[in-house]
Amino acid sequence: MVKLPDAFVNFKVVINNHLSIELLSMNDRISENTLKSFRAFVNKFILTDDKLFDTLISNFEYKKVARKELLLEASKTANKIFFLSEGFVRFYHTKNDGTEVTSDFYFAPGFITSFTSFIDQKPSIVNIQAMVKMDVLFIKYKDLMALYDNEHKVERLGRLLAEQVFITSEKHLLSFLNDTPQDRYLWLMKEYPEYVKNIPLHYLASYLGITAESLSRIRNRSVK
Amino acid sequence: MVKLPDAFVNFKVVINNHLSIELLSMNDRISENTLKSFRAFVNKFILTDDKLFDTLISNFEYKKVARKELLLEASKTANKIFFLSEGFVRFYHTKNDGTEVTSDFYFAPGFITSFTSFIDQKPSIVNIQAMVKMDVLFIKYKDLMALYDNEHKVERLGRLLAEQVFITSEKHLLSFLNDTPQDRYLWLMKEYPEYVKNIPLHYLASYLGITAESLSRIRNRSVK
DNA sequence: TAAAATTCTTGACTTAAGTTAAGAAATTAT
DNA sequence: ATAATTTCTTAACTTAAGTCAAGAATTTTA
Repeated sequence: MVKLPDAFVNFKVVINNHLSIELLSMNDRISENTLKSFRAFVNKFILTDDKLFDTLISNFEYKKVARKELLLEASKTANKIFFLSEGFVRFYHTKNDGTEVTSDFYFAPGFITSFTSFIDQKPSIVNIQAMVKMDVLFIKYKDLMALYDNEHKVERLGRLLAEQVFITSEKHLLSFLNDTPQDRYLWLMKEYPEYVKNIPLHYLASYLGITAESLSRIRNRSVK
Repeated sequence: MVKLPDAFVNFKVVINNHLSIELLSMNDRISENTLKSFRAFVNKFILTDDKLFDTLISNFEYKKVARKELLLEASKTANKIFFLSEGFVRFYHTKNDGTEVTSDFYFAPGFITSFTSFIDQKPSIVNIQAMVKMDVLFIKYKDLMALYDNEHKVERLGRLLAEQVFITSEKHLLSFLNDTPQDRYLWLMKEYPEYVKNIPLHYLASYLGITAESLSRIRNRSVK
């Protein structure tokens, strides 16, 4: 196994010199798959020619993340947006009474951060935790703002991503207004069976807004 | 009282010919206050010179809306974004079991539509109902898309608004994960006392995710 | 202003989820 | 491989909210 640095700081330069993605992946610093996944994801929202894609990717850095590692810690301001090409993350925070609440899961591929913290550049309520070992790309706040200023298409990407993040949030919200905890669990099972299997029940429970004991009972009720 | 047409279709032309806001308001077609409120609101997000503001406003139309009138009907695709300079609206939909759920309230000033319908141009789940008589401005989907293409700053406005709408939605969502219905009611009372007074209890109840009977009891518990 | 419609409250009872506690099962770390 | 930790289940009991129903209060409308 090749030992890798936490972040490959020369990444920007390499891309700007138009060395190929293939060369980068040969260096084993960032996988070809990660870059392909990134480009494919971005291209779902905006059309990028090679020049724009180079400009975009050259603002990203690369990082290896261990299972359970925090991508963002509560009380710190989110100054990065991460791109997940694989794996998934958990959002959680601590309530006044000390109990921990899992508020969200985000699955690859996608851009993730605490948008509420990132957008207004104020301390985050939530922690973001890697649920599995993963490689991520990330861009810093000030670099993204500069891209927004200089590249209309990247601003569009930002708009489209914000819109989609909103739609996801609204769906989650509506599940609380429309469905019982039991309904929400059954829906989750049907929609994301692979994940439900791999997520500890007490995380799922608090995501559904109930206790682990209640979810355990719901699960047993459903079996019969 | 002056009789007004439902929508003043010549509005675009007047603005494009650089006739003044004052003239418009003298015609009693759209109030000076509405336009001022619109410009002030937009300027919280982007800096508009007169040229850009004219371009922007010339794409909007004006409409008088009666209390209880629907700005958007469920099953139809939202093809407009409205600007509310006054008043507030209610979002509601009907569940499979026939019960009506109030999912949201939006208060002026602000841009409102069913973003989930508008963004992906698919049929809306929700109805949007005016809670009071009001004047609104609105822009059509295709006109906004054209503005996004031609005016980077308007695209930025779109991004910033989508971001803020997301933040609002996330707050609402977190209130379900963090707080009891009673907590949520007390918070609402503290934050928006004026509105709580004017919104029928059964609307508030379903917004909080509980029945009207439960909210009535919560309210009486709180008094003691 | 009187009738109609809507909004709000209260009571009796049911139900689903919370709480506390204990221990079993499974996974992770040494 | 074993100990430590985490995850999951079950039981007994409590509590908050749901349901159904009836009627009072308020607002709207004709």
